[in-house]
Amino acid sequence: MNTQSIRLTVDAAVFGYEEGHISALLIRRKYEPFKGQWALPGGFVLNDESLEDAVERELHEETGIKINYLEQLYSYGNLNRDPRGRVVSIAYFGLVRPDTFKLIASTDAQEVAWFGIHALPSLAFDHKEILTMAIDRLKAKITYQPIGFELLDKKFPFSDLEKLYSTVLGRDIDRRNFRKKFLGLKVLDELDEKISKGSGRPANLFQFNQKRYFQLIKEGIVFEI
Amino acid sequence: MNTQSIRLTVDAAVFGYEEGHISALLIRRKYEPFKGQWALPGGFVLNDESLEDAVERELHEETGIKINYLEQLYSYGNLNRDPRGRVVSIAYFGLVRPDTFKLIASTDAQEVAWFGIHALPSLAFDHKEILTMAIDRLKAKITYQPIGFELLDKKFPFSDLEKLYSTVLGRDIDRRNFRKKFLGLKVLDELDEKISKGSGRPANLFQFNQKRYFQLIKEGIVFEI
DNA sequence: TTCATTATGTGTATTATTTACACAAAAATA
DNA sequence: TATTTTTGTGTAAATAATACACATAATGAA
Repeated sequence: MNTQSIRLTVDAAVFGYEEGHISALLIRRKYEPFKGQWALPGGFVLNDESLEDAVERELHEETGIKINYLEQLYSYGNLNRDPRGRVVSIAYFGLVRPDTFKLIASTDAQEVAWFGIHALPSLAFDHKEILTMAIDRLKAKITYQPIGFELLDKKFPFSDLEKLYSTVLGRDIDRRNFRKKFLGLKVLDELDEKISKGSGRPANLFQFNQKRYFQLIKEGIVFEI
Repeated sequence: MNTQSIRLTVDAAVFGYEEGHISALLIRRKYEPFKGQWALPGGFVLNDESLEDAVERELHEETGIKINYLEQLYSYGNLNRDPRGRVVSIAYFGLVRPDTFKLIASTDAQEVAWFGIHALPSLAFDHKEILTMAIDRLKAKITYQPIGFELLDKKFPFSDLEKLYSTVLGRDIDRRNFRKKFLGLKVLDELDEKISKGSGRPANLFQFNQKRYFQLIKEGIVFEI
């Protein structure tokens, strides 16, 4: 019965946000197959590590990043998705603040870089499909879970939050209504700090209050933008 | 590099609906480990079959069922989830009309049965966790995708639909508002047929119009109950 | 046959939510 | 000090969600 010879990998679709652009973290493969092509960070799962550990390890090895938001995305098992044979991949979805890490290509990666999601290179394996699914997940999830804060500084002006949402959702947002709605969720603390970038009126800084968010969830209140 | 010895299984959390009750399809294991215990149908993926094929094959082998709604649920990779060693399982979520199949236990199953989701036996492996996640998926998904029709007869009185929703969601539903809302979605065809079960006014039969549903989705109209 | 019972089918008024929309305030810059 | 830029704020109108009751068409019992 035990002639199974399927190998298992993990791949990570990691997104970052900066100045009105969502980027995906990609590596250029050092080895065959698809040597020299861009791909998602990832690799074979070791026998004695959990799937999450595997993703985090591969991400750190290949890109230098340590991620703090990671969730499972989907598993890909098409028969011919990998020229080396039968390889099933469990893909993860991650978020990170790009400015908090210096990218360092190593092990299987000969290069690492952020690519705007509207300017992606062609990708190895079925990674295009994975990335597309991850982008859909980001768009959908940001409306019903407070994952956007993983992409912003800890303290941020309200306009950053608004710009993030309009970037991810790909449409304009009514500034007044958005603010009203978000503040109505009661998960933001307004700080006694102001920030002034260039011209214009200085903005108040806000901070996501996770404790309060969990409390509201427990009370059955739903987060929805 | 290739000392990987992880094996891959698929498991299926399949639900059926009858007379105000949601049931899950379980098998009693014929072999070790967990011999004699109830578990989700499933088993090892063969080298030359896709993940979906594997689930459908295992389901048919062990229970006699051929499923028509199946989607991936989640992948489970905890180090100690299987006493045989490192086994990662990709779980699927399925829906079926219980009355359209006769259950036939075979291969790894010594018995097959439907269990009401509020009267589940203890389960092998981490199948309790998988089933819990699947129930959550069912509850969530029925509100934003028309999967409920997979559980009803092709032609059904409106009261069946209403009862299904109140069963799955676990709360009362206002009959008039529910009907108004659902008919407003324009995905039901009202037939020129009536059905009379026992006493009471005979009900008109309805039918889900999938073509129309896809058309509305394409137009960007959202299904939401 | 008629009276009681059971389930279906329907509309409106009230409340809550969403949307559309414009100008003053605080700073930088010319 | 006048202009430009960005932040901060309220209200009215439209839409959606909720609460709620009685007539209709059948069965079954008296």
